[in-house]
Amino acid sequence: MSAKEKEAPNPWKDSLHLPVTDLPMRASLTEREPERLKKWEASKIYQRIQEKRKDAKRFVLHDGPPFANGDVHMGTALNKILKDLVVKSKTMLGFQAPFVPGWDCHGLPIEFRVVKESTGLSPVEVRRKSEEYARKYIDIQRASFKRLGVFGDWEKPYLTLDPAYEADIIRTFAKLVEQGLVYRMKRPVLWSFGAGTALAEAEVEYKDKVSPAVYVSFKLAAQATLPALVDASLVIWTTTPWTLPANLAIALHPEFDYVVGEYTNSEGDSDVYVIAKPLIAEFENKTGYKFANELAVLKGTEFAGMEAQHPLLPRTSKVINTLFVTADTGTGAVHVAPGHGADDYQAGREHGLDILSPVDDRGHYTAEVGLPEFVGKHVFQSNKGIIELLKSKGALLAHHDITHQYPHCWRSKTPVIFRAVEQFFINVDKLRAQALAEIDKVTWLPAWGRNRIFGTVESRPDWCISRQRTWGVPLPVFYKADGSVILEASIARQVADIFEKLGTNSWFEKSDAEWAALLGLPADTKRGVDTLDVWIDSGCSHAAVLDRHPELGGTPADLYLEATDQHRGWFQSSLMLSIAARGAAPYKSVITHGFVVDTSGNKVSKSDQGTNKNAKPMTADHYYNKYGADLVRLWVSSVDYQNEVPFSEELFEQATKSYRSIRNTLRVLLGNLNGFDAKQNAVSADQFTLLDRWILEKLNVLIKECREAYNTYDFRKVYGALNNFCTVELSQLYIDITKDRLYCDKTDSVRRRAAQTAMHRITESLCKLLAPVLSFTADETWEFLGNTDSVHLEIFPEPDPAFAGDEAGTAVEQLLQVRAVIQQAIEKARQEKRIGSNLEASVEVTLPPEKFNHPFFEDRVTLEEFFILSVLTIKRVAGTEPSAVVLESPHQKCARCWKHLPSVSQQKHADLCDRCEEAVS
RNA sequence: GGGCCUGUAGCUCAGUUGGUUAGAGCACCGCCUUGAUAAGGCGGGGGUCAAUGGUUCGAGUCCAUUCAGGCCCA
Repeated sequence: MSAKEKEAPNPWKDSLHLPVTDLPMRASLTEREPERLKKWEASKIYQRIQEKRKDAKRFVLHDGPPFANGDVHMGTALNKILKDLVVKSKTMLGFQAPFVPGWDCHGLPIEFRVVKESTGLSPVEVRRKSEEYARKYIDIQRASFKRLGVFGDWEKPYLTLDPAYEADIIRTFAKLVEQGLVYRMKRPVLWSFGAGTALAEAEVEYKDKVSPAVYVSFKLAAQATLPALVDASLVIWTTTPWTLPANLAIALHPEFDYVVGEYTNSEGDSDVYVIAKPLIAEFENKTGYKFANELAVLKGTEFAGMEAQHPLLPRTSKVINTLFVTADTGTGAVHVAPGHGADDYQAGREHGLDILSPVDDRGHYTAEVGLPEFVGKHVFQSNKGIIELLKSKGALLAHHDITHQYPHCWRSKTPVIFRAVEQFFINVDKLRAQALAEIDKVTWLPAWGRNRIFGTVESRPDWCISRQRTWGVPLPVFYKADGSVILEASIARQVADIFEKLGTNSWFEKSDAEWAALLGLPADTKRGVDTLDVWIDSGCSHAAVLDRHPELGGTPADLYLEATDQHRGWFQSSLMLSIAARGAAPYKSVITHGFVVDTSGNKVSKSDQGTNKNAKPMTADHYYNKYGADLVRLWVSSVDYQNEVPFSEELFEQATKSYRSIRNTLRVLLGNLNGFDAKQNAVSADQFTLLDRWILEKLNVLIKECREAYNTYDFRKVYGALNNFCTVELSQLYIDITKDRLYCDKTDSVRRRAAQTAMHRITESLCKLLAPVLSFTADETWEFLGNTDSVHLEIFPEPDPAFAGDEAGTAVEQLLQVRAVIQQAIEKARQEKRIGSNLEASVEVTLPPEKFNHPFFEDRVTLEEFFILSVLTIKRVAGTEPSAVVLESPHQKCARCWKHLPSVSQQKHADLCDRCEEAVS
């Protein structure tokens, strides 16, 4: 009989126990998930989980607040899902793991959008619209996070615009004031003329910018004692010609050798310039001047105290020595404008220079610039004019455009400038030593995060905390009639109490006189107009959230979990403010994750969406609406989040495949459990076959691995272990092999019940282990197992000591080796069209007894089941390699179980084998 | 330019203290099955472990340099 021949429908099919389940093969996640969400919400699942764990040990992951603007981007989704994986797995490990989500509501990103939409608004209107805007996006983002299956106290999130939160910001500020950590000073800060405010380091992004690089000569003043210097000029190199009017000094490195040399150019001019020795060649290349004659070589120190004529203005610049001069680029002589750079400012302080910063809020020159034709002009538009003026004065030696990385305002996208203005600062020096000590008490994951933040804290300058914006928490200072500042902790605390009742809008709504009266200050006192840096807002969350929500148990939190850029952002601001407020770090451990990048490894960001028409959608809603939240979650669990996280729609397809395979495995397990009642039908441990014991041993390993991996936040390992268990152990082996007993044995056969007992345990365990990742699917499966309440209330399974060993495992190892040999032989026969299905084969295996010595090699029933064969014979030949010969089975096929067996045709029903005969009788 | 990190099959990842012909899943190709069926099984192709140089009897694994990418900072 040919294997290809069509056969009549199996008359015995109804007597088989084929899998039956209502769990649909197709997940239709986009339809089913919202239903489950409703169910969770209606049953208050989050609150019930907390209630159930109220006496358990607490584990607090403190949510870092995303900005309340924009949709939920894949990066944001990654962050929130990782947090949810932590919270859910800690919960199922037995902890009480509350999650209070929050939003960062103030700040430039929001105000900028509001002001862009409608100009000419009063401060009160800007704030009203900003709040409206923030609340709109809080709702949008909250809906997305909930849709992604993230559990938390969504009805009572923390918002930095809550009056109570704002009051705690001011109270924290009061603590800083009390310790003398806050001061006011005029010094250069990063200034965005596009947004009209000072910026923090964390508010700038570096982008390519074309700048005019110029070589400018400063003629040394006549007092020079050395003859060689009589007509000599120092030469500086700068990419910001507009800062030259504010030049007050030229810095040389004390140790560098400076060559006083005669140079000639193509026009026949001959001049004497002072250039650091290693940079002469570069100077020649860039300017076209040729070095003609060395007059002298002097150390930088020998120039100190000299003066050079300013090329544009009737004054001289001091020649000073500083160590920040480098020999990388330029001339070794650095243009110093203390009002326009941090190094310059520092050098200025050390050498008694003024701070000249003749630029206004919009980036236009003020009268102070001393060049009337430039007053009122924007500094970047003045570069050209300045260069021409230099040229006309004979001070311009060369000019070429260069492209370099330059800081830009993260919101207005305009290049920022350094500009000296009166600002408030936190004295970081006073906090540094303690902050560095605290860093080493924290567990950083990955471990290199410690070095990252240590370096950042070690080198960070004083923190500029004042912003010239209205959408923020007011800086609670007052000015006396004579202009002097009132900066007092007690007053700040009074303001905090008022804010708690009236909100910060009161700062803008009430007049100076009203505020003076409220606080008992002289009637002519005026309130400040600055707001606080938003990093102060979020940095106070330990005080405003951890210390205020009883269920969070106060500061410190067990864990903060954010993207790596927060080493300079929230991790740092929180650390500094917590050190100042309570003398210790606000977290016990910190995990960082990478950014979402496209498959070519480039960062994908939300702002690229507008400019790049080919960009793939990067908002989370696109993916959960198309594939479902469980798919997004599965993707998150599958990636190595400690590095950059590659992302593409193709990768999603891949996650889809792996999801289907897991879901189908669950579906077959459920189907095979049809009619099985664990209480009545479960077998005792001694009734399991070798194969059952093997899969239960494997389940034990899986449980151990997953618990361990969840415990160390290694979700990728969880994903891998579960995926592998479903595809290899279950699908390829256990389920495939046990089909015969499950389908064909009589209902109550011990072997059949044994398989079902094992499968029941497996399915329960899988649901629990999968629950943090596939929160929807695991819960759905859990219901089909007959449970009435959610799997999310459960705890992870424990390994069963009865299956702790690997006795069955070592035995099955040998079987698998033989299986590979048999399958290759069968496959060969199949390719030669001698047989079709495995059951048509009659297999003779030759094995060396010394290598395959396990007793079950004498047990043909076990072997035939394991290899899914009708007939197997074993030949023992010492010293051979295992081999297999495949022939077409000489026996008839049982119409019910499809095995080709000698017992067929010898039964009451001629088309059945003996086992099937028994099963149907 | 500096600091930190990363680089194993088309893709996502394993590769224990350096030790046989470098593994898994997905994708791909071929076959089987139609009793997990918009599923399942079997077999197969595919990698100079980023590159170069070194240490070693032996290197994906240790060292150095280079290249590419990321984050942070100039």
